[in-house]
Amino acid sequence: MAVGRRAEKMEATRASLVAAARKAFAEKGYAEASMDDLTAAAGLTRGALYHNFGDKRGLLAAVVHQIDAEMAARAQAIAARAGTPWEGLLAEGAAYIEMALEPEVQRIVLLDGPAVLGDPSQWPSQNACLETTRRTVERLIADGVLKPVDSAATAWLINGAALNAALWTAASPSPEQALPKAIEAFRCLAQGLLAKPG
Amino acid sequence: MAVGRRAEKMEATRASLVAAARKAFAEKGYAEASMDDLTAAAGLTRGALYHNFGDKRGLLAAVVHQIDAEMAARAQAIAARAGTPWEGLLAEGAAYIEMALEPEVQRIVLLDGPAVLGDPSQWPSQNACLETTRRTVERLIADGVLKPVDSAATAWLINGAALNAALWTAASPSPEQALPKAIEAFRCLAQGLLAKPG
DNA sequence: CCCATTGACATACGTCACGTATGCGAACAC
DNA sequence: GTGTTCGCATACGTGACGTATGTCAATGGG
Repeated sequence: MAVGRRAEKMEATRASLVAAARKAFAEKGYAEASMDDLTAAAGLTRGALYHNFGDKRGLLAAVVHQIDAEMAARAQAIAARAGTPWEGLLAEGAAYIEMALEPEVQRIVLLDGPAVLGDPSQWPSQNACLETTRRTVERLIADGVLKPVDSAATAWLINGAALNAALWTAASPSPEQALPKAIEAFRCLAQGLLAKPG
Repeated sequence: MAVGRRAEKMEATRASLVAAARKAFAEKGYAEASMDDLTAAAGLTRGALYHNFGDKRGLLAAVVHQIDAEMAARAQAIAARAGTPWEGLLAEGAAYIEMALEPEVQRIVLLDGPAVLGDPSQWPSQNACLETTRRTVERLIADGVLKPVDSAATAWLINGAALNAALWTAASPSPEQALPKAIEAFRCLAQGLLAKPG
């Protein structure tokens, strides 16, 4: 196949930089993370960074894209394991709440991401998480399980509620106690979408 | 009363700086707003700023506090005008969605605020919006209108859903068309909290 | 097998913004 | 009326980003 040693090495460089950035952004936050330190930790310099990602925002976008993809994959796997699509939606929401408890996700995707890259729905990476949820919602509407609401708006609301629930949980004095409350409140809310309450 | 010319002038200085910051942060975003430009627009220099607010974050905190108070007041007024407390809660949510459409609120309170100041629930200003919603929820639970969920978690979820609905609306190609969809989806979700669905 | 070219990356520099240290001048105390 | 406080301006140091320029290895034709 011999894709060429050049492209191959460049991929390794990109992956290495994204990994270092992910760590630095998670620990120090976007604004406080120094490009010099970050690239040095990856055994490179800023030259590589600007060559591969254009600027600091481009690097953040790459990191967010990676995390977003991982989250969507995890959520999908969890939803698929549920008995019914409706249970799948609830499980998906709960999964998002738990994932958003990880400092990495919280700091990078929920706090710095929107502030630096703007609204997630217009991220180039076209938010995989949102798409996953939207498709689930659409299917549930088609099946008559949910009221005929707008699937995009609803997916956004559900994700927003879940992620905010996680922020609240993480900020509470005892997250372990808060988590079940957050998940319960989330499940209550979600029931409002059911065509036939109960 | 003669509070003293010193304190009086200092208040004017603070108000002037907050006003200029509010404008600058809204237009350029927190990171891109220059303290030099901002203070010059207020007819002052960075000296006044650091004397009054400590650092850039302190200034943002003051701005957020001001906007938060305004939003809470508006929401309360709107909720009070509703027929029942339950309708009040829905109206409050819709009001938040509409308020969050204003670029100023969106940029400062929803994007930069959390990223720079951290989770809103632990803001020194003890988020007036959240408190307003939480009290409404608590009353509705006491009245048996809502299921006995955790009021803090629920208030947070409701606000989060509403504010995210606004972000989605604002980012959509035609916000005028999206707004009613977002509000409808929000009302659906909220019905999940009712003790007796209908 | 050799050489020209491409392109990935390093290095050095300019610019700029934040935060601090120092100084001045007006309001208060006595 | 004098000394002191303190709000605010001014000048400076530091560090970070982004760019312009250089270098060296990998490719590909002759």
